[in-house]
Amino acid sequence: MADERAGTPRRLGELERAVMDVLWTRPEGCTAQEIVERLAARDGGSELAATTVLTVLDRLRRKDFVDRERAGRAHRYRAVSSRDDVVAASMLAVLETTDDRRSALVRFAGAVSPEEAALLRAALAELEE
Amino acid sequence: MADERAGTPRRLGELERAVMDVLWTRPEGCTAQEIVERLAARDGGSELAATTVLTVLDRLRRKDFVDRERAGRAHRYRAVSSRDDVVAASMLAVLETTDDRRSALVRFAGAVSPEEAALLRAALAELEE
DNA sequence: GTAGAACTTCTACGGACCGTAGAAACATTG
DNA sequence: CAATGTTTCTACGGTCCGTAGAAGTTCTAC
Repeated sequence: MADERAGTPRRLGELERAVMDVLWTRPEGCTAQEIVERLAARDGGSELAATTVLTVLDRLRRKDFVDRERAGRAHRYRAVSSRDDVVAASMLAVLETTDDRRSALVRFAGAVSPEEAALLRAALAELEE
Repeated sequence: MADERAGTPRRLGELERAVMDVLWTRPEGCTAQEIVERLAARDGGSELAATTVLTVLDRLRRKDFVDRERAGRAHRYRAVSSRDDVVAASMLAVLETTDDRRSALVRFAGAVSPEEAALLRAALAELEE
């Protein structure tokens, strides 16, 4: 399949993901306005309406990808988890859609690039200590 | 528009996945009618309309998860890829959503169970030969 | 402390995807 | 050819997402 909608980690749409990408590069968090600007920079100048970004931020909050705190009259929005955590959790969720994890992992190991295989080996080796 | 899955492996809904689960347990393939029966067995007797299953099969064909061939007046439907391949491809697709694969893989390695870690090590070791 | 600006919440629309299935078309088999 | 099993067409309602206006809230500057 491609991911599991039932139950587990919510999926991100395209704009939601773009917003997360901004937040993931600023651990201090940032305001909605800053996100608008960064997104505009990213895709060539045209700005989204601020309310659009706020709607998305609100949805991301409901999905527990984002939280926030007051900062002046605005809020400072922060990613709850790092991108790595989200990616790893998502990979794990996919893995758990099969009951034969062994086969799936074998395929996965065979499917990653040699560089990635090396990275995985290193990561697994470190765990072993 | 809401669909970054453009490009990436198509997703499966809940019924779509249930149908694939049936097909994945029968490599010979099976007819729509057999799927109806198996699904009914699975969730306690109530049968879906045959057309429902056929609609789903058609969508799965469009998504290249399924193909078929004539068999009498019906068709025999088969999964194009094994579940393992689909799961592995999906995990890979998730991995590719980040540009820092190293970190993501480190997290992933740390997130899988010890047994799974061992399986992964073994699989990677075999590749090395 | 009040007006105006900045920010947020509410509400909403349209499109995509999915579960669901009737109606109509089609293929087999007798 | 006719009856029956199978498939395609069409469609509806629900959910999710991108998008954003309108209305409400909260600061800041006077």
